[in-house]
Amino acid sequence: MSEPSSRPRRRPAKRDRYHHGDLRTALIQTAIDVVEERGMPAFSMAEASRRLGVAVAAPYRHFVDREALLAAVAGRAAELLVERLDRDVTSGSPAQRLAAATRGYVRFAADHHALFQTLVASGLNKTRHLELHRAGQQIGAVFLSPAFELLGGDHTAAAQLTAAIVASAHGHAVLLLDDCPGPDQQSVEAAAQHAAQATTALILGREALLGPTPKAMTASNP
Amino acid sequence: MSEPSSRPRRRPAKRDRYHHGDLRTALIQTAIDVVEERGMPAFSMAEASRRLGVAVAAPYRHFVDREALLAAVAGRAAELLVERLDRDVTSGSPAQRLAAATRGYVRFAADHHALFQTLVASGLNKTRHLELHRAGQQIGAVFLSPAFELLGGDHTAAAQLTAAIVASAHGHAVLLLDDCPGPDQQSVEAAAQHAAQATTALILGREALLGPTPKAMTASNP
DNA sequence: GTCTATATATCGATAGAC
DNA sequence: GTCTATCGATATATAGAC
Repeated sequence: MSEPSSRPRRRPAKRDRYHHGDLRTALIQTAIDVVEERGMPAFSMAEASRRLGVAVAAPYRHFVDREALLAAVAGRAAELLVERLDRDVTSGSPAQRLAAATRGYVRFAADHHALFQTLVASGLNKTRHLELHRAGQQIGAVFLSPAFELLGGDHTAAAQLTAAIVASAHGHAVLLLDDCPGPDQQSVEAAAQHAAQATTALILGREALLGPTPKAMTASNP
Repeated sequence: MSEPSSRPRRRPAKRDRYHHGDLRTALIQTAIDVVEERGMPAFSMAEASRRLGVAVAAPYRHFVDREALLAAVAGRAAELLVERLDRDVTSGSPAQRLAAATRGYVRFAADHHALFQTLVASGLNKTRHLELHRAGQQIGAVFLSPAFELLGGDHTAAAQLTAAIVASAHGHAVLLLDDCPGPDQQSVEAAAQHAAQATTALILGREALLGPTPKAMTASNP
């Protein structure tokens, strides 16, 4: 606070800045890094800029505000999760595929726990950024397809079973992360296995899921 | 910045400040209010002080830092949740009590969603504040007792079933809150009902939970 | 046990030059 | 498309008076 006026440049050895057009992509990746390291609430535009060596104003050319960048991160997380699930759910009986998807879900949450947190617990989703709503549906679809096959084409029952399985898988994942932010490979595998077993149990006991016991429809489903 | 020296007091009509000894309690309640209104990440010591009309330094007499106060909030949340579950799980068959506990769990999450969030997703738990670890066990105990009874005293099986049910209930609760931060009564009841049905399904299909299929122990359990 | 005052830090976001 | 510079808010936490 009183430098006369000489000394035109501040930063040392930074003559080549960031003038290529990939700042947008780089911002998303850097945001992922920051979120993975310090958690989503601690992410800031300022820190992202700092890490990339750009001015704090630069990101605002690509994202209208902090939330927009986080939404992009969540979108990327959804892509990765769906990829992962699709990879894990290639073959086997419908029940086996549902169990495999459950395992994949829990493993993804553990392997990318901050990304996962951004995807599901951003607190600022679904409404403002509909892209995330669609992402949620895509994830559900991975479970829905085998459930549909398992239940011989009953849309309603498949939707109910899917909802229960996804909720269970999600619960296992969240509790795993909540208990230990950095779970070791062994506890991850144990949790994934438990979640898969719960999925199988839900399939076995699926008749309890049918119908919220409304007035009509007393006894007609097999 | 340049008031001469007269005018000894600033704040109008605040002659009686907060000199009773309940600031600690008041802080916890105010923190709950703030968290309920704006979410846990947005909570700050400064705002709590402001709402209580005390200086920003005052809270630090009672809580070493922000995290300590939030931990107290989480502890209170756990108390409330256990009370709620105990109230909901008084009578009925073991299976009915497990379903009732599940419903209570989801309803509590919806009715006190920010408190619930503080309890389970504070991100800074379990390790630094062991009180919260105990709280988690108390919550599990509400489910464990009927499960134990249901399974005729099999500790291991009861623990496995409890874990699956709690995870499922938790997943239903979290997904409900994530989809709609302010869910209406109807969707809360629907979610609670679905969660209870999932619990029943897990009970029905509980044989799938037994044993992570280790080498030994091939076929001996009923 | 609470206050005043302050040090220190960081953030989001914008204006305007280049 | 990026930079410089900055405004305005808000935060945590401490020191020392009362």
